[in-house]
Amino acid sequence: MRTLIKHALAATAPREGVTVKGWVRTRRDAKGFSFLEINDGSCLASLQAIVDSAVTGAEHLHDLTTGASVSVTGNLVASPAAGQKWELRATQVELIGKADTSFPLQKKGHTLEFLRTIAHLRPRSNLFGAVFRTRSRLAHAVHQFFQARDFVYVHTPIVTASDCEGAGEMFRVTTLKGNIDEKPEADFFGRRAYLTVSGQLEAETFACALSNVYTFGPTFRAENSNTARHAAEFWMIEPEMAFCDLAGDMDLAEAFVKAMARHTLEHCAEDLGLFEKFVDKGVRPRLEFVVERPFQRVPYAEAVAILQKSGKTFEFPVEPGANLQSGHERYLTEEHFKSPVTVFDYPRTIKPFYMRLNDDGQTVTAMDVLVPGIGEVIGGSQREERLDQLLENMKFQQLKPEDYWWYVDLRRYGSVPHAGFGLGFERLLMFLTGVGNIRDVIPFARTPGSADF
RNA sequence: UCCAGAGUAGCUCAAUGGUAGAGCAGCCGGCUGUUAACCGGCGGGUUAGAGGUUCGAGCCCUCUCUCUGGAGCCA
Repeated sequence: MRTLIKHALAATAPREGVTVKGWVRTRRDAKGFSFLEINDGSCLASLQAIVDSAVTGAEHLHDLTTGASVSVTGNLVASPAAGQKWELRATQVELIGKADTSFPLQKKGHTLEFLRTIAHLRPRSNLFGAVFRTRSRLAHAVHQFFQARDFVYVHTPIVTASDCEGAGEMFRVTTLKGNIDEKPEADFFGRRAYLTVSGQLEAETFACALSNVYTFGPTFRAENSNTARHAAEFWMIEPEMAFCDLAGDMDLAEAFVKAMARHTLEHCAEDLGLFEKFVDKGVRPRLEFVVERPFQRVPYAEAVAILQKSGKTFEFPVEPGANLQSGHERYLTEEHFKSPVTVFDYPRTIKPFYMRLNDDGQTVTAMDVLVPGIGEVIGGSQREERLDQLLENMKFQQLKPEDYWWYVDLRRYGSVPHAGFGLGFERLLMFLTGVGNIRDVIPFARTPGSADF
């Protein structure tokens, strides 16, 4: 029976006949015996095994180099030396798979750039093991958060023919050869099809039936964005609530971010310690701060006024009516408020058609949650539930209602106020771990010009 | 896509226009209940690619590629 190292290290008493399997992190030879550090990814820490040169299988010690896979059976005993509580006194060692001397992961620090070039091996490093354990736990926490609130998980389609909000370039999906625009009606789906950029419109239809729903799945943007926080393929979380207004939407967004921060503090403590030590010294205080303090909420117009009065010169000047630049967003959250900030009621002209028009006729019920270090992490809105106004909005944005006939239908049959938001899972992970590049919180990053692995 | 920077040994980096080097890793040996172990020795290079200037280019110029940071777009 194999014991995960995580469980072996959590022992409360010595134990005999324990078998662990994993990968050698390092071997240190002493007179007549060797120290083997074994890691199986079940936790950050490795288990130190003491392998006497007389032990069965010790003749293979020479090949038990960094990266090799191994099975060690022995007795778990209290370690006489500092550095670890428990160690495994081996009675049997088995070399499972040798690692060539070209094994690129060394015992010493590597740059993130280099590790990206060996994305197939980087999960074996301390940092990436921690990142992907944390990613898994937070994915689970996302479901727990919504399920505990009676939200229904909806699998919205990945292939779609509707271009939601025109927000971003889409990847074309086709089985046609040659000129794919010549006869789109001859294509697999009988029309042009794309990879989804958002499940929101479909999620709205389910919210208008099951009340509270959420999606959590892959999303694709063919934008030529080359930044530390953009990927062509990423995972997005999109809750949608019927009978809900913008205030309720902001409440949910805030509760969600707080819950994820709390979950990280409580359930990813060991890995968080690594992030704190090697990635971002401020990450734990920041999470504690986020959990404890209410988010600031400020209307767009007021945010602009704050920026204008800041006395700061930004790379791009503050322009009322225009989108906030990332420099502006960072000032608000990092310097002015020093906390997450929800900016709401944006000018109609810079937001998509489905957002509900406010009574002033100038702004819409949009909201963005800005967090220190990342900028925008959530974008959401109350949706336009009034049929006439929705049609007017579409006209305003030069969209054809017939292309969205089913979406418009929701406003014909039992329309209700509803609201929701979208949140990039990787951006959330960046915020929670302090990791500064989106390519380092997703197993195999897809970015312009790069789809290795 | 725009702006800036970078590309030299497996990795991290040095090298005034004049013989390409170090640390780490690897290999060999030594020592030691070790902890990114330590000590000694050895091997390791089309200086991203192409072209140009020069007696001579890792270094200067041009183009291409890749990466990084910032911006736009956004999540």
